[in-house]
Formats: sequence, C-alpha cells, structure tokens
Amino acid sequence: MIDLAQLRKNPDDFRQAWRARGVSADVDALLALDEQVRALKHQSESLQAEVNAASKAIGQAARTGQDVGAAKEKARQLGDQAKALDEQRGILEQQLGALILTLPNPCLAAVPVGKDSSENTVATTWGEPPTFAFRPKPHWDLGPALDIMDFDRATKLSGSGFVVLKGQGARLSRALISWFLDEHTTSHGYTELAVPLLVQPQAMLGTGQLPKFADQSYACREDDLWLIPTAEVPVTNYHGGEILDAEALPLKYTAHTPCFRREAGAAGLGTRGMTRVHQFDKVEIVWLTAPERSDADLMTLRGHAERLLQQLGLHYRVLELCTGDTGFSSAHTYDLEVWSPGTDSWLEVSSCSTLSDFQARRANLRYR
RNA sequence: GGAAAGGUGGCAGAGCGGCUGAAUGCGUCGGUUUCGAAAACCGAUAGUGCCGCAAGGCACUCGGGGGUUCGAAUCCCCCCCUUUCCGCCA
Repeated sequence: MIDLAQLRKNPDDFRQAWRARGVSADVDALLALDEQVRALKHQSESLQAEVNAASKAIGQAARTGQDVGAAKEKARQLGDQAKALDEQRGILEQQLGALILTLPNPCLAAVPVGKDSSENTVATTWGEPPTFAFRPKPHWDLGPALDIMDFDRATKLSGSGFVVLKGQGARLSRALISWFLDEHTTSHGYTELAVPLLVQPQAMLGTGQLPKFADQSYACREDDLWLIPTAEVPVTNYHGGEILDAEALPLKYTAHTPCFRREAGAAGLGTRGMTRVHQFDKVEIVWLTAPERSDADLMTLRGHAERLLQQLGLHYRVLELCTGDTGFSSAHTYDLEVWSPGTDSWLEVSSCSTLSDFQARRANLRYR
C-alpha cells in the first residue's frame, strides 16, 4: 500500500501515477478522509491526556484521604467524550483503510507510459528461433502423442484447466524444478524455503492478492485459509511484521510450490493445453532488499531468471511492461517470454518485478 | 476435538488496581581503567503514531479483541498461539 505521508506531501505525483496506470482514484476524497481521521485522533488524544492527568491526581488525593467524588465525575465525562471521538474515528479509519488497500502501487517514473499490453516494449531478445524441417506441433498435441501429458483424464479428476503429467513428462517437470532450485541455491546464493500452500488472509493481503483478487483465488472458507496463487505469498510474508537488520539485507529466497489460480473469465483465447491452468508448478525467487539498491537488484534477479533460459538454450525475449500492463503490486516489471514454435507465439514463463515498499507496508515488514 | 499449564522489553524473569512502560539478571552500546584486551566500575539501552527547527512533549502498546473502573500488565468475557496428556487420524 502507499504511504499516506507521501500522499499528503505530493498528491500530484500519485494522481499522475494512477492516471498512467489507467486507474481512477479520488485523491481529494482520500486526503479529506485522512485529514478527518487525524483531526479526530488529535482531539481524542488531548482529552485522554487530561483524563490520565486527572486519574493520577485522584490517586494521590485518595491516598491522603481527600474527597474525590467530583474529580471522578469530571474525569468520567472527559473519558466519555474521548471515547465518542474514537468511535467516530474508528469508522472513518476503517473506510480509509479499505480504500487504500484497493489502490495499486504507483509505477516508477522511468516506466514507459502505456494503456495496455500492446504498448509494452521489447528490452532484449536472446538466441534464435529453432528451425524445423516439419511443422512443429503445439504441446497439447505433442504431449498426449508422446503419452507424457494427459488432459482428458485430468478433466475427469478436476474438470477443465488441469493436466496430468505422466512418465517422462512428470519426470521432466520434476527435473526442471530440482535443477532450478539447485542453480539458485548453489550458483546464485539463494536460500531454499519449503512453505505452506495454504495461508491466512493476512498473508494474501500482505502481498496484494487480497482484497482485489479474492475472486481469482481459491479458499477453504471453513478454515479461513487461502490456496496460494504464487510462492511469493508465503515467501514474502515469511518475514511479515518483523524488523529486519539492515546489515542482513538483501535476503534472497527461492521456493518451489504448486500455484492455484481460478482464472475466472480467462477461458478462451490463449488458454489451450497447459498454457493457463488452475494448478501449475513454479520456482519463485524473492529478494528483500534496501530501497537504494532496488533497481540494481531487480536487474540481477532478472539475470538469474534469464540464466536458466540461456542454459536451456531457449530463444526468449524480455518485455518491459508499460504502466497500463504492470501488475497491481508492482512498480516496474519485466516479463520473460519464450518462443513457442508449436503455437507460433511468445509464452510468458517468468515475471520479474520490483514491488518497491508496497508489499513491505502491507505486510508490515521493516528494516533498520 | 477434550483437559491442564502458560503467553510480560533482544533474551531470562519479577510484578498489592494508582508512585510500574514495567524490578532484577544477562546481552548490547558508550565511558573510566589498560600499551591493548579481559575483569571491574559508571552510564545508556522497546515499538508505533502525533505535535515540534530542536530540546522535548502527548497518546497507544505487557498474545489479540471487548468490558468493569476516575485509573488495568494486574479484575471479568471472548478469541488466538505454545507446551503436555487423552481422543481422532482418509
């Protein structure tokens, strides 16, 4: 979430940033609400200070045997006034809190302004597209033909949007996961985490999945637990509420998890086969780092992701997302897309973002 | 799921409803001493928000939330977590 103190100081910066994202946010209403809350808080605190002083005096007077009846009554009235103000403030504060959680992270000033994915720019391209003497099949044909992917039986188990990997297909997936983790831990200095796949709402809130994407997430309502849509949720919230030692930064974590996404409304174009499914495996890399190194660290992290594609010899390109296509929590995003000869298209395989202080605030994650 | 015990500052561990935002010990930081260090001694050491140029002040925080009271770490209610025992365990 954004820093209200910053909003107070530079409201125009935020107006501009949200406009660039194509988000309509009523900055004036936000500021007015904030002002009211602060004023009420100030008033009730002054009253409370009086009450506290009066209480102290009553205690001392009572010990010397003086009559304190009138003083008690006075203190009670002041206390009631303070309580009334606090109640008002509570209501407004709740409104403000709910509102601020729905506002996306402003993009960094350097991010190209654009309305949607059509205005993303290609930062780099690596390798060459492979050539074939025949027409390569898309994976939804090739996989079943090789008996390494089974979409039909997956549907029998779980409905549309799932896949069963079989034989060498399952083994290939397992090998990639294992190799990714090994590369990140041994070559790039990451610490591997094996994390829960079910998390409490606070964790989903901390990384920005809630409240906005509640309808895109799976939940076990009975236990108030959510299935993670990405390892980013447990990994980032791992240190939630903590004050980290600045000397210890950056903290670099990697984790493999299945990811669960409802993908409501996504059925249709570009969703065939396992291109977009309700459950998939992902190896995540996360840095917790200081603001001043954030930009440089994003490039390093992106390099680590790219390195894997290079070692696999995959032809890929890096997109710099424009403001209109950058995700809710992100301030700056590069997408890595691999060339898919079978579908004659680029497929997103990785997304590298800086979240600035957005998630840190939501997750109450600090350093000093 | 049932029962019992417990959750206090970086850690350990006190805490008659007011003089306790918190004794004491350890740790940490600064100083004295020393050629240097250790030891000893002296002093300082929670967080957040708000006001203030600053010095400083005010409010809130003793697992979380309510309540009683002029006043709650301390009394009452609800919840969460930890430990132990019992039960269950596709």
